[in-house]
Amino acid sequence: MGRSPCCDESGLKKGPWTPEEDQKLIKHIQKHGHGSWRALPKLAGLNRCGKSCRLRWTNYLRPDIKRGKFSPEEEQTILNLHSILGNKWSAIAGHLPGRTDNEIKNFWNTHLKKKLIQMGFDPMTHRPRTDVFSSLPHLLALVNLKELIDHHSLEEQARLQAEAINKFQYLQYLLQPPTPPVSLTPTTSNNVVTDDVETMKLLNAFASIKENQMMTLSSSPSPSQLEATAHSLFGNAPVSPVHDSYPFAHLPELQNPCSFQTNLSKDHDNNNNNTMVQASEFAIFSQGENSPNSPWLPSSSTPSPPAETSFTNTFNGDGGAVSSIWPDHLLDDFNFS
DNA sequence: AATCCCAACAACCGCCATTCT
DNA sequence: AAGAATGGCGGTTGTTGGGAT
Repeated sequence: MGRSPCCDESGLKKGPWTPEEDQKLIKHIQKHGHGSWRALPKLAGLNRCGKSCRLRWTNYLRPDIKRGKFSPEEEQTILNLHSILGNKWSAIAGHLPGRTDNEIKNFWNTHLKKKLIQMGFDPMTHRPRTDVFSSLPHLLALVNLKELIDHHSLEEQARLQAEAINKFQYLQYLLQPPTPPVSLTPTTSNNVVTDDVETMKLLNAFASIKENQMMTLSSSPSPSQLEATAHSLFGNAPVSPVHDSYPFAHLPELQNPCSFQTNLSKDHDNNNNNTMVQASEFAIFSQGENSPNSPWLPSSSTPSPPAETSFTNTFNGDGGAVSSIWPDHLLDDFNFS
């Protein structure tokens, strides 16, 4: 089953359509319908391939096409549908009478995508950008530093570090929404279910890393060390739930994170008179039919830390945990396990 | 006035699924 | 059943026009 040869035929015109060509196409279709697109150009007296005619008709000449600026309502609809459907332009177009998939795709790429980025949202996940996974190689490097220094030559250290970072980049790739290459099925507990052997190996490695890290950090780092680590991992970005400024935070899909569970716990930091809040037991899950597009939906009970809050983090083998340091006076309203 | 840059969008390309023979 | 034809889809490129320098 080969590719359609229609556009490879030589001598056929390409590029922008002239008004004369448009008129020929319109008149022919009004009179005879389009029938077979392959046969149409000859019948209509056009030196174009059938595919080019079809695209011109469906994207531009069709009488029911609505042109002009997208209304705020249409913009909202596109944002909402994209957060659920992803780049399914034809499916999105099905909900916007008179708009074509091509038009919506162009509008997304030239307007909406930039708008979301400027507002600090990932245009693919529709979540605030935290870059947690992009920080993992750095985290791994920190975790393994002590062991490497203790047991290996400089050359060996470099080789092992590179190998470890490659593994994490692969893990990052595997877990990247919205089109993960492996099936991570939704869970209701803190287990990760996957058929992919390589993924399981990496997740097990993840678990052991967490243990190592806890040992590394058990000597109670100073606030300045903590802050430096947090800054290196997260910059100034808050790890927050659905943000108030998100343009479609009202979506029911984002209000009902069915596969996400969070336990809150806290530890007092006597050195800094702050409290470390840990949100743990969140599960890795895919965007199955009943799941929204974004895999890191928080529980509605997860408090959103103030923007100026600094972060450290821990990960466990069940998917992870995020800790943040809060001033005590902001914690009165929350329940902890 | 000429040139450059960039945003917008029309059109093309390649792949895939479905239908036809 | 198998291969070819066709239509549909999403990603990408090319063209154009307007603003900045």
